[in-house]
Amino acid sequence: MARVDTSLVTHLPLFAGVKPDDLEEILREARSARYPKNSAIFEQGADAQSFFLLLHGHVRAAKTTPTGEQIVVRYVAPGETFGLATAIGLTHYPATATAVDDSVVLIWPTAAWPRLVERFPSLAANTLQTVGARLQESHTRILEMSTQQVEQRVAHALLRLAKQSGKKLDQGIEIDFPISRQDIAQMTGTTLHTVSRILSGWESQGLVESGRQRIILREPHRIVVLAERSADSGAA
Amino acid sequence: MARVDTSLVTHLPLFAGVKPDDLEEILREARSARYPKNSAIFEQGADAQSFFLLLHGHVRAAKTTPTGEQIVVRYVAPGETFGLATAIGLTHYPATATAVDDSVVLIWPTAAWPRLVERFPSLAANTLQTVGARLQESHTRILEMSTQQVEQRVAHALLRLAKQSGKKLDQGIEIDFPISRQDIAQMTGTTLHTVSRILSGWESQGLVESGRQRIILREPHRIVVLAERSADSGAA
DNA sequence: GTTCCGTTTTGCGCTATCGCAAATACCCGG
DNA sequence: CCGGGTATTTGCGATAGCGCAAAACGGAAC
Repeated sequence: MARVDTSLVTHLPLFAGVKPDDLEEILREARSARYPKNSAIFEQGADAQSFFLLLHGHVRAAKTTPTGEQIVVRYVAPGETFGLATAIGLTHYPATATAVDDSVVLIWPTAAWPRLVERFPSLAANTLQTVGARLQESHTRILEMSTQQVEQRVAHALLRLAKQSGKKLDQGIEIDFPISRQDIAQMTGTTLHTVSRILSGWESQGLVESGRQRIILREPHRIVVLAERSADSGAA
Repeated sequence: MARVDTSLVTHLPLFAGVKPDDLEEILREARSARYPKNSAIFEQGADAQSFFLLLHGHVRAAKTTPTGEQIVVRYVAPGETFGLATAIGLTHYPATATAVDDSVVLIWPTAAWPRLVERFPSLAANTLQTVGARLQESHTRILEMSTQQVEQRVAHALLRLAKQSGKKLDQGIEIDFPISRQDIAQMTGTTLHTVSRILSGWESQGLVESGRQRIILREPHRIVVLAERSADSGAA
């Protein structure tokens, strides 16, 4: 069992209002594990035996239809929880979680949740806030899918990724984990082909620089403009 | 201040695990109010001064874009909470709530929430579950919008409404509150025109019977089939 | 009973985006 | 350094569904 330094996690919103001693007690119930790039953490439909806190790396949560199509529910960044099925009353995972980069997570057994929540009620309150935030994001996404064209949705998606997991470079902001056209398509409700066409267009205008599973926003500000424009032409 | 009979609300999931005496204490902090059909309960962006529990009637929660387009976030049925902005850490309402029928609600001041949660931790846990359930629904909706055609999405939407607020009739299931083509369009990410065409088609096949703000599912089972079919023709 | 207003229906052209297919480019492992 | 496999790009035809417009309809108020 790996030891976890409390100083790494005290400042997370999840543990707001939890006293250091209590935090140590909470962490004692967790173990940590490493998942190499592209490995599965859990599968949609599987028994929810654990819940997770991501320490390093990046995790993709995706939902699959009976016919095999996928959407990306979200990307998990370090410091965020995932696999909270049990907290929201599910016995099985509603999505599949995959490490998109070498990742390190803390793992609590599902059985620990009720006990922890009872002893530390602020855990429930804090989790309620983060789940609420995710709900807002979902609604925003639905709004976008209902009212905007694909190009704007892609712009929004990239800006959100940049905000969440962007690495500042001299030349712009790089999205700090491997992400394919297909992934972006699955975040925005379109096809990889359309995403590819859009990015090609942007690249030729100098808005982005991109390659295999790699995207740098060169002119974030102009992308914001694209994301907000309601609908009109744009070619030079 | 209206008195509220605890027996009306004890069985709600929100109050699971709350003792009768405690429940009375919780209800003492609430007042009740009546909203006539088509009246506003709160507006998107307004200061979140209260949170609500619907006792009778039906409430529509809708989100508006800067450019004025709307989507329906959800319909609230009796027994459900809404306007929980404060619980999820928001200071302003993220959507607009409107009574679509004469409605009666319980209203707590926002300031009561932290106090109640502290005294009755199961409130937070219970709310976490319902918010979690809504998050799942949102994800399902995103999945549908990403992978299904409009006709299937409309079918799903009607089936969900029927399940949540359907009134069983001899001739089928009637959606138990006034709902327009436009509303359905805003639930499914399409236009009222397309919804109208789809319902007309279904009506001529005897699947539904509908009129002004009124829909009866005559053959729910066949609509389920429609909702699930991945993609092919259907005309006789 | 009549009038007025919001809802629904329907026609028709347009286009954003998909779907399929094929060619290229890039990265990793050996 | 080379080969194989995956990711990306791009062309082109097909089409679901939008957008606009106008007509028909249904209810409610007076």
